[in-house]
Amino acid sequence: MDITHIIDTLNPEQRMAATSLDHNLLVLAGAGSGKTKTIVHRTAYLIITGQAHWHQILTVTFTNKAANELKSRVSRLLPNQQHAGTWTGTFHSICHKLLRIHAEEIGLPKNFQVIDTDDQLRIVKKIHKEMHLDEQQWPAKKSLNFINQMKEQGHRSFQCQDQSSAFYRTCGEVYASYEEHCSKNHLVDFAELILKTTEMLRDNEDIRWQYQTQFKHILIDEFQDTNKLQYTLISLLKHEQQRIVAVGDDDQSIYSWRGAIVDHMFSFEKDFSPVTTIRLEQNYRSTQNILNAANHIIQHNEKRLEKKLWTDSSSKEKIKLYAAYNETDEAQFVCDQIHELIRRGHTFEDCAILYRSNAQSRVFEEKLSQATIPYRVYGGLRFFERAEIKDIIAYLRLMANQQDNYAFERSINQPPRGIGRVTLDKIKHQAQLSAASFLDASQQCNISGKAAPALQLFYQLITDSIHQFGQLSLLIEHVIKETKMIAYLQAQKNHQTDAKVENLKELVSAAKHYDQYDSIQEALNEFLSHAVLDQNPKNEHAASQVQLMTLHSAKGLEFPNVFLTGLEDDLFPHKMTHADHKQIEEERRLCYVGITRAKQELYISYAETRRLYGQEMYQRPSRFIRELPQEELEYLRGNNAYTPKPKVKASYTFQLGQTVSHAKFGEGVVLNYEEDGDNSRVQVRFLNHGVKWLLCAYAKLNPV
DNA sequence: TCGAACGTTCTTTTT
DNA sequence: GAACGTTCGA
Repeated sequence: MDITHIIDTLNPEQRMAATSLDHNLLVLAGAGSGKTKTIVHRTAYLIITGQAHWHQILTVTFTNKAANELKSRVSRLLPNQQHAGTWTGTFHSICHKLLRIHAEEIGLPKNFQVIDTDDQLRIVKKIHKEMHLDEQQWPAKKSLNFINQMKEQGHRSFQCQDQSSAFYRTCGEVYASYEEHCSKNHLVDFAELILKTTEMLRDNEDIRWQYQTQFKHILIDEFQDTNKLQYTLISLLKHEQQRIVAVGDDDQSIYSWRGAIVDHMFSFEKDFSPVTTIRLEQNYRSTQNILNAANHIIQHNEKRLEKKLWTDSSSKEKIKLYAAYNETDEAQFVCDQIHELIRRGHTFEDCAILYRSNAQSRVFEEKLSQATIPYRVYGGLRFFERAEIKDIIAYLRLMANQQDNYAFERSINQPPRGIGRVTLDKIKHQAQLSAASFLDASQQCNISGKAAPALQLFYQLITDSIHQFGQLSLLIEHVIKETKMIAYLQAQKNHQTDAKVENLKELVSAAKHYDQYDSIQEALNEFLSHAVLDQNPKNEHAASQVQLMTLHSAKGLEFPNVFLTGLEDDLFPHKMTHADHKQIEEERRLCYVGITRAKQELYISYAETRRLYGQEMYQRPSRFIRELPQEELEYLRGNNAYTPKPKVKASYTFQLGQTVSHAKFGEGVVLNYEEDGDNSRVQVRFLNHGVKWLLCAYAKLNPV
């Protein structure tokens, strides 16, 4: 058996992580240190040496993208191996799989449906209404956050009811009611997938034993991102005969806001002892300049497991820093640079535009279209989150699970078919009386007028069509046709109409991946779960496109050329994080993640003014810019043609974006300048006195 | 019953 | 700016 190709390409530390079977392993893997490669090669090593079969290796990742990447790289490494039955996926998808297998044993309806955050919020809103809570004073989001946080810590509602404060008491009540709603409607939310699985393993010795012994090897990617519940889950699967490898990087911990606990990297050594710790510090991704910048910036954080990345590769291009006049100018700059990169032989997909928040993508999209640069936006409103898609999905959900009153409510009159509030109230009332689902109740009560035939057609559509079609895509086409959804969308004549109709077509073609299932019921369940758990449709057309995404979704990816945009105070670091030192550190790690995505060239930009949420903002450059090593930077402002406004005249020696101090107003940043002889004015944003125009002749500004 | 028109609010990140 | 909720008129 030849395993040289599996271990020879690894450095000593990677090799140890890939082949060591003595203890559990904690792998501290810096950015670009070959973390994925190590996991892939360990998997291949285990298989090829006969240490484990496919189904005996559990690999947990944080995104579906990462899971798919792992799967395809393993099969590339082991081209002749059948790898059916692998357990590679996100915590959520693995738990979903386990729950589907064991649903009946733990009293979960077999056809349970997974719901997303949006569906969750609808349920909570309804509960708030029932409880007569004032949405103004007590937003549903607040309760929802509470519920999800409790679940992520493993708490059920009965564990948070006898709290002293009114706030907790009410939250506990909402939580309890929420649990009831979910179980009545056979719905399971994201956190619930993991909580239920954890409880199942905790309470069922047989099942626990089965998986403890089945999973001889457990690999956990992005370990710094595990929350308490996920950590508990892994602990429950722990068994002496098995080896667990936790791979992570504390410097890339960017999800504490959703309950991730970095300290799990410390407790792992105790809880899973004996543990061997391996550090991967050699970076294979970036040039020296980029790495210097990354190391430099992350050192501003106090709390970290010291780790220093180094590289063999030499320094190349300096990091380009562009001070844009506004967000349009910034986007224009990015487009121009992309054209330049293309001219130098790069492809579009070599380029990534990263930003802090999704709202920033719009301007880039506009400019990229104008510049006829193909692009793809990740994140934002995902495919399966779009309203028209969710509308159709609601019909399918109701077909799969007739208990789902939320799906009923969404689909019953969307598109409108003349069934309004009065009818709906009747149905709800009847449902209450006979303890039936809305769908059943709709058949029990007396409906008159034009609502009656419409309701009958709706009922038939839901109950009959599933038996008429053998293939899921045909079923969905049928639903789209019967509901006249396309005509409805076209009647609205939005600028989005065409896109929405396209999306419906894409929905059908996404469903084709499930056409081979023997039973349509099963295909439907799988499809619906997939739609929620992996919001991207399986159809990926692989055209060469510039990639647009948030910094968060860029984690784990790499690109030859990276544009790190919008480095302005309040935007990045985000204003919500200013008050809290810990959160600023997390923003800094986010910045670190962004920088380390770049292999060859890194462009950093900020805008002096920015229109965001319909408002003009004047922010100073992000503190992260000041934290960069100045010797690695090349300032593009001043000798380029992007700035529509005149530059600050040399005699006053101020540059836009420069920090200056004023005798009365203190420190500020130069935002703008107007040349007008003796009346030349300079616009400065002061730290404590807002934005002011000052006459240069009198202002006596000093550079800082 | 439905959609147009208006006012309001909230702006982060993802499974 | 957009998404949401509310109100009002057809």
